[in-house]
Amino acid sequence: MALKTLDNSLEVLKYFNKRNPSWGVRELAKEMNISHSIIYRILSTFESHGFLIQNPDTKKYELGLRFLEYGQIVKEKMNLSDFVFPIMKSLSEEIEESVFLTWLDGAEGVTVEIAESSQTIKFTVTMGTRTPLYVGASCKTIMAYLPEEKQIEIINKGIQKFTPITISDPEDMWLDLEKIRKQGWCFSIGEYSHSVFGLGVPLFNSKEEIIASLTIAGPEYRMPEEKVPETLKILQHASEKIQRYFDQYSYRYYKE
Amino acid sequence: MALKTLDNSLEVLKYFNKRNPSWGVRELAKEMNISHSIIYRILSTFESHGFLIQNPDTKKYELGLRFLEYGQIVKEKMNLSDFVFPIMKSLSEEIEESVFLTWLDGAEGVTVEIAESSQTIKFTVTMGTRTPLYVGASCKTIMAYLPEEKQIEIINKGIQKFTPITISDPEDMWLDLEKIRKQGWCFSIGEYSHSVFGLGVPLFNSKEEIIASLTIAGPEYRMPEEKVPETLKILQHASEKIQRYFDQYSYRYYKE
DNA sequence: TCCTTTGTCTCTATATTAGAACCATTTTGT
DNA sequence: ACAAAATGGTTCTAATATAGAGACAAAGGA
Repeated sequence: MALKTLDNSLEVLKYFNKRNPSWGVRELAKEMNISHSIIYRILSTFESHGFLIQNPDTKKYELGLRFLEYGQIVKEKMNLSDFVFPIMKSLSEEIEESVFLTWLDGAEGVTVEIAESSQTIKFTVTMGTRTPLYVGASCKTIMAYLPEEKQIEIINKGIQKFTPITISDPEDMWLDLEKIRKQGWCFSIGEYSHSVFGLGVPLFNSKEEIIASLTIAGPEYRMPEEKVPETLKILQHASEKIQRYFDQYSYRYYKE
Repeated sequence: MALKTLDNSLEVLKYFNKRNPSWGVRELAKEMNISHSIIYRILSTFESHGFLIQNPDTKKYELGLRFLEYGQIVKEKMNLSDFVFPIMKSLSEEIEESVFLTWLDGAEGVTVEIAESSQTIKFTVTMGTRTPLYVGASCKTIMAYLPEEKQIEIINKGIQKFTPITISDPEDMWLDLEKIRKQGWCFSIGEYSHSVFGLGVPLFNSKEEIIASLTIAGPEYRMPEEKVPETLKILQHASEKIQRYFDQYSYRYYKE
């Protein structure tokens, strides 16, 4: 970490999320336990570049339109809409559940593409959502294929329970990851979100490194154990198509 | 501008755009005429937060997935998809041209919502695109309603010609803005993009301040002068619906 | 092969930032 | 209606982080 000022500033930015979309200067300073002068300088500098915007009535700061621009650039750069999304869409229509593409980014999985089920009851996540790699089928599928030192790093960093079912014991985690690697897929229920199942398979780059996972998810009652094998087959079929696309274009995305 | 380090860093970030999506350390240092040590520190700090990502093969830096997250938050916060987009969509179907919602952000207009025409030949812009307020129907419609001191500021900052038709003479600009304000709409051809017409109307917040514009755009040949009045009527009708929505929910977005 | 260019790292003089205290408004509680 | 508390913004100087040159090994090209 070379630049402390920038480092602090980006840390401040992380406090702006879906749950807390706007912050007052002193409010955020208190939350972060930092002098309000510092926060003020950071927020106003971000504002002068359009990354934050100050509500003239409440004087609070919110995320600015600049992020729309950069978000779009990243989206276009990944170029998933043309080929990958249609595959996901038809998969979601066939199995009648939502389909997600989760990308590896540091120690988290990021939802980069979504094909929603047309069912009235469905599992929904929004684009760009970040989840620790140790929780849920979509992320554990990725984690299982990481180099061991990375896995250790993640486990040592501590596991936060999302639901009572989230695997938090390191020993259990190791067994689970090994199982996933052996069978080549991951099925889990209620780990990330209560009574939601997830079924995921891995995707690799041209160097055989894990870079993403393709996952279907929905309410638990629609996916009893015995239905998993046939669903898995369909999922794997779609996944192979995507994998071939990645290989063909020696997909320029990479891990970490 | 309080924090110089952060200020510089954000300036560096602006070099990552659609045309130049990836930069090497020394390459960018040369481009910005800055020591490569400085650039390295900035890029690597951004990387450690997921705002940039380094390609392990080329060692170059690119925009990271973190922007997907923030971009999505901003998008959801604006909440245009539910009510405003359908209006834009049906407008685009009725007139068979693309429809854009442009938001005021500092001295620029940002494209925040798009309803594309189904025609094979159509004008296309991507989400988050930024344009100076002095060029094109969508932006000039906004600029015309800004307080005079803001207008002066923009004009004094200098006008860059996008096409030979871009109005660059301050005198002409003043006359044009006054005309727009008087008639309540703006029609222009080829100012921003060659042989593309734009027809825009303004949108205000609850304090009667300009915050956005609704614009239709397409190839010049499909919009001869005599067709403007009838198209304008349809455009204004849709615009009124959106304006009522803004009023009703005392739309929490604001200018600058 | 050698020369160039790359990202990364180390060093210290120098410029920038942290943090307390202060101010003028606004908001809150009574 | 009033006082007390909280707000965003500003100023100051000691303390600290950064700029920028230079060096390095690794990689690439000629």
